[in-house]
Amino acid sequence: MTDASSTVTEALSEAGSKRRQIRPKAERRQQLIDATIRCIAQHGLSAVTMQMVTREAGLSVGIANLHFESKDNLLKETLRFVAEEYHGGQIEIMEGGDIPDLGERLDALLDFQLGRGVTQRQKMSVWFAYYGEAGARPVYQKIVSTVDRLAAQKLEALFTDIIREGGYRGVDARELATGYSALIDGLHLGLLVTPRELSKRRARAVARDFLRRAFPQHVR
Amino acid sequence: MTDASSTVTEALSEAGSKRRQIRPKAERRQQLIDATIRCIAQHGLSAVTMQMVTREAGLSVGIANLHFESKDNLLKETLRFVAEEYHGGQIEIMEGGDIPDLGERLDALLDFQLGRGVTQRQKMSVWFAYYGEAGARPVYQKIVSTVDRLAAQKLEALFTDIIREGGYRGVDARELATGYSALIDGLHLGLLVTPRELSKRRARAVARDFLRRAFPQHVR
DNA sequence: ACCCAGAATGAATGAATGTTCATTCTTCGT
DNA sequence: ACGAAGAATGAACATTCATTCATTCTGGGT
Repeated sequence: MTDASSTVTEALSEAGSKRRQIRPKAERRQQLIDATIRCIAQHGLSAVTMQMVTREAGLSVGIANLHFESKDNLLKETLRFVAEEYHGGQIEIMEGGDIPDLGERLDALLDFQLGRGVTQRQKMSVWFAYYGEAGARPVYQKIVSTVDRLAAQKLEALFTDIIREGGYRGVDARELATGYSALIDGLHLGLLVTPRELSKRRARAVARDFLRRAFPQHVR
Repeated sequence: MTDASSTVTEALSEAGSKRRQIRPKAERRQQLIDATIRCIAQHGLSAVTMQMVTREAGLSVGIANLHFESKDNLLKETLRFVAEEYHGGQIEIMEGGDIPDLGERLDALLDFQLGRGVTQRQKMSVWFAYYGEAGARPVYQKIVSTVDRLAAQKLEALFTDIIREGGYRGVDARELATGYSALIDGLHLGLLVTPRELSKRRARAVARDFLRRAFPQHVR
């Protein structure tokens, strides 16, 4: 996240400074994407307007069509950003040169997927907002599938290593990876839609339970 | 579903018959809800318009505001219908006076949750379209939570019975029920967003695997 | 000190959409 | 056969929103 720079800009705009600032294209793009994420999380994808996004970003309406060609494109790029951030983070952990121990690597993955603070909730909202439209919009499907497939492969590889190391019998890495991914998605949904029923703590316990049942020697 | 009656009406309208028909309120409501479901599945929630829905239903635009007060209300009632249909079906199976054998009851539940034909895909689309907006719309959250809670209780009760019957040790019915529900939700997501990667057959295998690992004596 | 490429602005535009309601039509009870 | 209750229609209206573009402004290069 471009926290440093965006904070500066927002501080200026929130302070009521009418001073017009010229910034590089890449920075403005990120600023608009960040604003879009906040808007989707707060108002829902179907309620997001260009005026809303640009105001949230502290910029004028025209600028959105300057850096992205259209609203459609802005939404598409926002999805791409969220998808790559989430899956990229997972993949980094799973490849995990930093963490040699496989059990610990599983822990780190779980932490990444179900940890974090308020920020994560925003991302979740965005995530599922697009999922909701994906059935009708092949573009979204393609963006998600692309990163998804890579993450699935890495997870399967990690599970394969763990199965070999633990000498687990009668366990199929691919099937287990599909199940674990689905479980995490489902838990995210629960956290988003019924936060009263499902706490983050319980979600973690459930996911850990799944892993423990599959890899008893690796997960305690 | 009101298949019989709606087929009649659609046949008339599709045949180009301009003949105006007067039908009871309940029937028109259902007709509009069904049309809304098809529209959401095909175009996505954010693209649905009143004109689209009423045309799909073979009716005029004014009628939607006659039977539902507003678009918002129509969408709300559509969600309620889908939620109650889905969860109602599950609950009926889980209470299951028809099926005394607990293992078979699990099978029937799985069949219901991951079976069916094209129709199911439409319902899934609707389901997740609303999930996507739920983060920003408490009304949707409440509708879903209400039915969800009941289904969760029934599932927990079923699992408790199975655990008792099988004498399974170290298994918490509540946690397992949460996990299973999340797994099913996640698999639905996968079927919707990445149908190429996840076939219905594989989804069933994954879910069955989860149950087998928890209740080895009951699931083969 | 000056200039200009191009970044930024926001009022204006036109298209799309939810909602209304005067009017038409159907049905059913009498 | 007739009339009234109310179901159904769809043109019209008001609003909202994405997009455009003439204009203003900024900052780096000379």
